[in-house]
Amino acid sequence: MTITQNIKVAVDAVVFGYNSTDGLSILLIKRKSDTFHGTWALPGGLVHEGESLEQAVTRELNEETGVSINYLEQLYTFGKPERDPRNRVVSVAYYGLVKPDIFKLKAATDASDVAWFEVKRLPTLAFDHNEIISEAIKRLKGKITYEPIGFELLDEKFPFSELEKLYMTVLDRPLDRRNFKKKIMKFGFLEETKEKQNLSGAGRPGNLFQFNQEKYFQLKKEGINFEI
Amino acid sequence: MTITQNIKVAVDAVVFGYNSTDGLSILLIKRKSDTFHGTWALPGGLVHEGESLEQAVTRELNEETGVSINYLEQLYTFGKPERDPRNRVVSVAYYGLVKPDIFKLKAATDASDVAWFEVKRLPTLAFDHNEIISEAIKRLKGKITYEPIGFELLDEKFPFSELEKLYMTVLDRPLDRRNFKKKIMKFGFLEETKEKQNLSGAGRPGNLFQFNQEKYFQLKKEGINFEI
DNA sequence: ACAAAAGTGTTCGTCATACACCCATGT
DNA sequence: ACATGGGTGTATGACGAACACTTTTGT
Repeated sequence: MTITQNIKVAVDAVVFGYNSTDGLSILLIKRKSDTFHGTWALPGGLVHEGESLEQAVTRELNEETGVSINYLEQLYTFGKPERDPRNRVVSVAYYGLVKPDIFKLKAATDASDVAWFEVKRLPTLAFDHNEIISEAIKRLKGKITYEPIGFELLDEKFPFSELEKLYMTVLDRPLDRRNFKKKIMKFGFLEETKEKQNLSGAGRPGNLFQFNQEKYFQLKKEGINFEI
Repeated sequence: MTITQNIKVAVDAVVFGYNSTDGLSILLIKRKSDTFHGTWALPGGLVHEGESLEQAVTRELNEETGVSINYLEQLYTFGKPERDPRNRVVSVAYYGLVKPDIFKLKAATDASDVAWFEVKRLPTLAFDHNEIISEAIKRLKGKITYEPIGFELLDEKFPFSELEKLYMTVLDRPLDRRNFKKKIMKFGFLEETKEKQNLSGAGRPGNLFQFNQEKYFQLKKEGINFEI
């Protein structure tokens, strides 16, 4: 008995961007095809025959949003039979992080069909995309506490308070400034530069810090264990 | 432009069993079809049109091994274009845990096409199944340290030393008996029964313990955080 | 009596937590 | 001068790590 299976394979991407004024945001597109026409949805689409899943995600992101991703990781595969009303589609979801300069596309491209939405103010999305996003947020929260991926959402160099605010935003709880700094600096992969933040409004400008990835890999090999 | 995609969707299962003499083992089947004929492989197969991914896994496990699973969780989706030499197959891998009484099928069914292999002594498998297994082991190691899923590999009631040995086997490092017990008991979801282990050879028989799942859920809701 | 496994408490060091004042800059 | 955010140290408590002897059973 040969089973003729007719299931489509798609990928979807939950792309996170961050800045300290808008908090954590997600990249969405407005659908043009019949099903869920005009509804906001995650960027994504069917996988092509010859490409890997990762290639499919980056291609779709490029085609649909023009955004190039910085950190990408597989999230979960969603496969309920009825998740797509047209026909059976199994979707492999990924989540990704982009740096602030890419996130700034916020107002740039004509925002009629691609836009960033703050995590706190998401619209109702097509398919099961709201569910996918809530899984992605859960995963990001977890991951950020035991792998230093927070840096992937910040500029090369950033004032320490940015990192702190990022963690508080993502984890959605207050963190003591001094204890947080002590903990992070103790690991040894965050370097203090001699540059200062160029002043934005009031307050004392902070020193800029940068993440040393090589040092982190080295420390990780030696058996560091990062945890917030 | 319509894309006519012809990718198959399969599921594969890494089923773990445990006992203190053989350690951690995985359930494998010997392939009967042409490709990789006679090679050991993970149980699994194509997803049917109307069923969910989880249903597909449990169905395949039932058909191919007769084993009914106790704890099941999605692991990762493997989708490299060349991972199946025949045609493109994207496989959603799951991992599962079974209780010792099911694990005992070891010698039971005529072991010519279904068998348990100790994790330390795995053969070379079909497709990318060795890779899938090594991901599963990595995941199990991680998961067992922050969720009490170890109990899913033990009988309802077990002597404390079994739990201890299980953790040492999975984590592949020694654990101090007293510290481990203190830590586990402090959580409050492990109950000491008044029964004693029925003697197996020499040594003082230990008391039997049982995991109280309801209590665990309750504690989890209150914000416990389990960690070894 | 001996071998094998179970049971049990204390000490020490490290790390998490809580907490408040001064400094540099813009307005 | 004042408002805003940056920078920093100490004291206390909790928890993880290290560690050895006694008890119960089978042989």
